[in-house]
Amino acid sequence: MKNKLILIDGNSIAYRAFFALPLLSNDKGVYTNAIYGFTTMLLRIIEDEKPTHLLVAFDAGKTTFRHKTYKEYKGGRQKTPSELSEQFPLLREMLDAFQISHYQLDQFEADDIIGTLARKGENEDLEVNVISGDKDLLQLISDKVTVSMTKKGLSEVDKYTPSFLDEKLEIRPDQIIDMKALMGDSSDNIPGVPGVGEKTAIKLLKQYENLENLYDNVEEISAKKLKEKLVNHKEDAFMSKELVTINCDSPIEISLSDLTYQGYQAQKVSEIFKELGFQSLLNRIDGEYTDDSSVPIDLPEIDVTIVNDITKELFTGVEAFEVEMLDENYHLSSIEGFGLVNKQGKYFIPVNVAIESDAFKEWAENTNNKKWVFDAKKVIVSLLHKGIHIKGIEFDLLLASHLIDPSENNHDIPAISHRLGQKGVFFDEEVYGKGAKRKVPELDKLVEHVGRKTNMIYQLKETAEEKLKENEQSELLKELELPLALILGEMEFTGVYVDQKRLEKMGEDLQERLKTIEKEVHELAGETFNLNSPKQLGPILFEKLSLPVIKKTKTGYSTSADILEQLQGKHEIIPKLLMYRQLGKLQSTYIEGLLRVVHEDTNKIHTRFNQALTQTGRLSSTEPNLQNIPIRLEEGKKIRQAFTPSKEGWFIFAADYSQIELRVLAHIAGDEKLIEAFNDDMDIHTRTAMEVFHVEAGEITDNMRRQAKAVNFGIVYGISDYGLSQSLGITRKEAQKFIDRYLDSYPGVRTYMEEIVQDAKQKGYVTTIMKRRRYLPEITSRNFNRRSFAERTAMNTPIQGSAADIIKLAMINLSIKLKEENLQARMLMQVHDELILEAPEEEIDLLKDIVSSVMENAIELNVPLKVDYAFGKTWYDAK
DNA sequence: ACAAGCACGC
DNA sequence: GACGTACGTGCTTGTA
Repeated sequence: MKNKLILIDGNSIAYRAFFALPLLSNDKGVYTNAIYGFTTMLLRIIEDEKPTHLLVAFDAGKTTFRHKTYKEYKGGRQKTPSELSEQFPLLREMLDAFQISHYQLDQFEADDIIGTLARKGENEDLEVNVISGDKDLLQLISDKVTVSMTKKGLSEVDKYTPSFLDEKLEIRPDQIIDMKALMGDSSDNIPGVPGVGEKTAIKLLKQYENLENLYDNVEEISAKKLKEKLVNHKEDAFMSKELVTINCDSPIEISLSDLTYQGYQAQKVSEIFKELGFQSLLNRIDGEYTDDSSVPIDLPEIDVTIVNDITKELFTGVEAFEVEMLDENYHLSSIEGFGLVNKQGKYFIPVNVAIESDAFKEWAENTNNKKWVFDAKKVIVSLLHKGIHIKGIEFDLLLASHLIDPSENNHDIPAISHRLGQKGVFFDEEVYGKGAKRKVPELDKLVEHVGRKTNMIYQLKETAEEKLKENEQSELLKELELPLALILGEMEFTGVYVDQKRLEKMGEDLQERLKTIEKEVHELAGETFNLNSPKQLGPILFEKLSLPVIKKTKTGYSTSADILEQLQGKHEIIPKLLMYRQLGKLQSTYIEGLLRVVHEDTNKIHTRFNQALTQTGRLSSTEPNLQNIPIRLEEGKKIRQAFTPSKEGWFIFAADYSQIELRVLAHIAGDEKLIEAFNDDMDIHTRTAMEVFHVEAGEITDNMRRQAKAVNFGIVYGISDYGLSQSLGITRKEAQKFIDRYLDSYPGVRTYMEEIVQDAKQKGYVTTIMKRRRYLPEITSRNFNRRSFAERTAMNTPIQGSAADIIKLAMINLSIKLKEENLQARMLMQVHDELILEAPEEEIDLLKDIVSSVMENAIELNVPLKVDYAFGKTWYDAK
C-alpha cells in the first residue's frame, strides 16, 4: 500500500472548531470546544484515512517574513478570543498523547510548513492530503496532493483535486495565487485590486492565464473602469501575489521520517479525555484500557441537603435562591425544584414541599428576607404562578452580568462564573442533554446541579457587586433594573387579552385572498410553484419571465420587497407577489403565530421581556414578540383590533414619547438649534428640512420632509451613508452629502459626534445617562469597516440607550404612582418608546394626566419631553 | 437541527 | 459586480 501523508492546518481547524461548536467547558471551567472539535476530526482521520505520516502545523507568532513585504499583513484582524487561545496548550498536550507530530517555525506560517512538506512528500511519491479551511492552500493541489477544505462546521469537507477545482472555479491550482492577487482578502488585509471579486478575477485569468500576462496586455481590456483600476493598483496586485504565495522551500528542521504515525497509546489518550471531560469520546478509543466505573468528577465535593420539611430555622434572612426549570418559557414550564444557599448550608427544596409550606410563603413574601437570585423576573413570575408574591430580591446575577458587559452573549451561571474566575458548576446541557434528548436526570444529579448553581449565585454576588461599583453601576442595578424586573414580571403575568374569534375570522378572510392570489400568480407564471420559496420564485421571475436581475444573493436571485418594488410596472405578476407576501406574513406570523401562543387557561398572551439581551439597554420580547405588531400598513394594523382589554368596560390606553431619541440627542450634544427646535415644539422633520435645504418652512415639499425624516432616522439608529442611501433610494455620495449638511446645520451635534468617538477610543466604552455601558473594542481597529461600525455605535448607543433608561425610569415611577392612587389601571406592554395600559373607563381621565406627567417628568433634560396618548376599545382604536 | 431569505417593529 | 453596513424576533423553505 502506498504511503499516505496527512498535513493539518492546526490554527485553521482549531478556529473552525471553536466557532462551530458551543462554548463547552469541563468541570474545572476550562473551555474545551475547540479541542473537542479538533479531536473528533483527528479520530475520524485516523480511522478513515489510516495515514502513515501525520503532522499538525501551527502558525508561529505575530510577525512573519510576509510582514517585511507588507506591514499591514493580517492587520485589522480581531484578536483571538481568550476562550480559544487558552485551549492551544491543551491541544498540544492532546497531540502528544496521540503521538502526532506538531510543528511551528519562527517567521513562517502553517501554510509554508505544509507547502514545504507537501512538495517533499510528492517527490517521495507519497499520497498527500492537506486539511484546512483556508482557500489559499488550494494552490498546492496536484496529481498527488489533494486538499480537504472544511465547509460549514467541521464534519463536512470538500476534497479538492485538480479536476474538482476546475469544476468549481474553472481555474488551475497555479492560478489560485493570481486569483487571490486580484481579489485580495479582507480577512488577511491583502489589498488586491478594488472592484475585482471572484467572478471578475476568474474571467480575467481564463483569458490571460496569469497576472504577468494580464498586465502585459492590460491595454486591450475594453471595460474602462476595470482597466483603470487594474492599472492604478498594479503594485498592490503584484504585492498581493507575493503575499499569498506559499513558501514551499521553508527552512524546516524536520523531515518526512519524523512524521511517521504509529498509532496512539490508548491509556494516555483516555486520561486526557477524562481530564477534559470528553466522556463521549472515551468509547471511540481502541485498546483494552477502559474504565467503566463511571468517571468520577473531581469538582470539589458539594454537600446539598434535600429539604422535606420547611421550618423557619431553615432561613437566615439572606439567601441565594434559584428556581430550576428545563424549559425557557417560565410561563409554561414545570418547576423541577428550588435551590437555597445561605451561611448554614446548601439546600434543595422539592416543589411541593415549598409551595405547600406556610413557612416558605412567609419567608418569600417578607421583604425583609433578602434574596439573591439569577433572573429575578423568572423567579417572580414562576412563583406568581404558584400564588406566591416573592419580595426582597436585592441582587440578580443575570442583570448584573448584563450590566457589566452587555456584549457577552452567554449569561448562563456557568459562563458568568467562568468570567468572574470561579469554578464548580456544570452547563445545563451537560446535565440535561440538548435538543430532543433534554430530560430531567436522576434526583441526586438534579440536586447536585441545582445546589451548585445556587451556591454560585451566593459566591458571586460580592464579586459582581464590586465590578458594578467600579463602574458606578450599583445604582443602575438596584434602583433601575431590579425594580423594573418586578414590574415586567407583573406585566407578563397579567398578560394581554386577545380576541381569538376576531383573529380566526381575519385568518379565514386572509386564507381566501391568499388562495385567489396564488392561483392568479400561478396562471401568470404558467406553472404552479411554492410562492413562499424564493428559490423557486427566482428562476420564474428572472429566467422564465426575463425580468431584469437587480440583485443576487449568495444562493440565487434576490426577490425581496425592495427589489420587487423596483420591478413594479414591468409585469403584472409583481403587485400580486407583493400583496401575497404582505398577507402571507400577516397570516403566518400574526394570525397563526399569535393564536398559537394564547394560553388556554387565561385566553391571554403572556410574552417574555428579555431584560438582559440588547447591547443598548432596550428590552426585547419573545413568544410572542409584542414589539413588532404591525402598524404601518392599514391591513396589518387591523391585527391590533384583536388586542382588547381583559375586562368588560375597560379601555386600552397607549402613551408614547414624541421623538425621544432626538430630544436625548439635543440634551447630550447640547446643540442650541436642536434644543430651540424642541423648546418651540416644532415638527422636527420639517425643521431639519429647513436647515438641511436652507429654505423657509413654507417652501418645504413633502419630498424634502421625507428625506429629512430619513436623515433623522439615520442619526437615531446610527446607520451609515450606505444605509441612508438604501432607505432613500439615492447614491451613497448623495447620502453622505445629506449627512454632512445635517452636521453643518447642527454644529453641536457634530462636536458631540466627534467627541464621543474620541472618548470611546480613549476609554474603550461609551455610557448612557444612567451609566449603562457598552464596550467598543473595534473602535481602534485598522479595518475600516469594523472601525466605522464601532464609531457609529459610539455615537448612537448613548442616544438609544439613554432613551431606554428614561422609559424604564418612567415605568418604575408610573408603577408607584398607580399604586399610590389606588388605581386598577395596569401596564401591559412596552414598545421601546411607548407604554400600553388597560384601565376601567372611570380611570381614563385620571390616566391622561398621570401617565403623561410621569413619563414627561421621568428625568430632567435641557429640552422638554413630550408624550402623546390615546385610548380606545382595542389597541387599534388607541390611536 | 440549522442556515438562508424574508418581513415586521422601533 | 464589490463586502459590510441600526437593533431585535419569527416565519417558511430546504438540506442535513
